[in-house]
Amino acid sequence: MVQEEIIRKGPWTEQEDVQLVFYVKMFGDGRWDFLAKVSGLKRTGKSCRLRWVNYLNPALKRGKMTPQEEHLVLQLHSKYGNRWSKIAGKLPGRTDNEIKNYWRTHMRKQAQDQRNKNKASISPSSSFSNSSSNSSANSPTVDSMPVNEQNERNSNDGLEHLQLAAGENTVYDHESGEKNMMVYSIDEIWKEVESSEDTDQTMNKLPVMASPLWDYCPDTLWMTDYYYDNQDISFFTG
DNA sequence: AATGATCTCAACCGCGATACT
DNA sequence: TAGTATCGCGGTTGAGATCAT
Repeated sequence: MVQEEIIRKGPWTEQEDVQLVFYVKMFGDGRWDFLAKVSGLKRTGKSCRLRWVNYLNPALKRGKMTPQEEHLVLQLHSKYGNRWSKIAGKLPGRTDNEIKNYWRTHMRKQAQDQRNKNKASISPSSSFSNSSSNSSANSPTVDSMPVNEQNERNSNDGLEHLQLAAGENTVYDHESGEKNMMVYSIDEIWKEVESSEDTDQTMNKLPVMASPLWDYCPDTLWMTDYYYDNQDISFFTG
């Protein structure tokens, strides 16, 4: 292809965020390539998806991992290895990227410390790769630890156990379709959005976008002055 | 206060899987 | 069935923030 569109990279601007949120609201969070095109954003669909999934999605929980979540991550990593999306699926409001980052910084260090401790107390001659002992949860190896298939087999009760560890109603299982979330579910949010759209929030009336979706994330872009003050909303109305 | 080291996290890349034509 | 487009995942990078000296 000779025609070379200028694809923007790097950090997203507030305007881009607003734009993306709006178009996701309009068309749903799928068909990212389509969204990228119709929105006029000079981003790839992939980039749009990432931005939404990791940052803009109102269902995201922000802030530090709780000790329960931390524990759960540790447990799940010992079970699933680096299958971050799978792990994220058990932690509502957390993204695979977030968990991955978190693991790399906190847990890996922790795991390393744990190993050092073990080394100190156990004879160093024992093979480090021999992790078939039950210690996997306590001393996960550094990145790329293979999935512990044995754990997998014993895992039926494992999940329940982990759910308890994470605290009540904070874990749901995609596979079983079970949802017990403390956070706003995305369905609820979209329901709210839809109902507000049913009234008369059309593209032409965009400045009244202050639906519960926006209220839900008061600390993010939708409450910024930019949104209300900036008159350049031509991208909304065409 | 200046500077270097370390940490954090948003974003990109490559690749495999899946859907569509 | 083959080719192409799109999506989603895991790994990696790099800029900014924070901490230690």
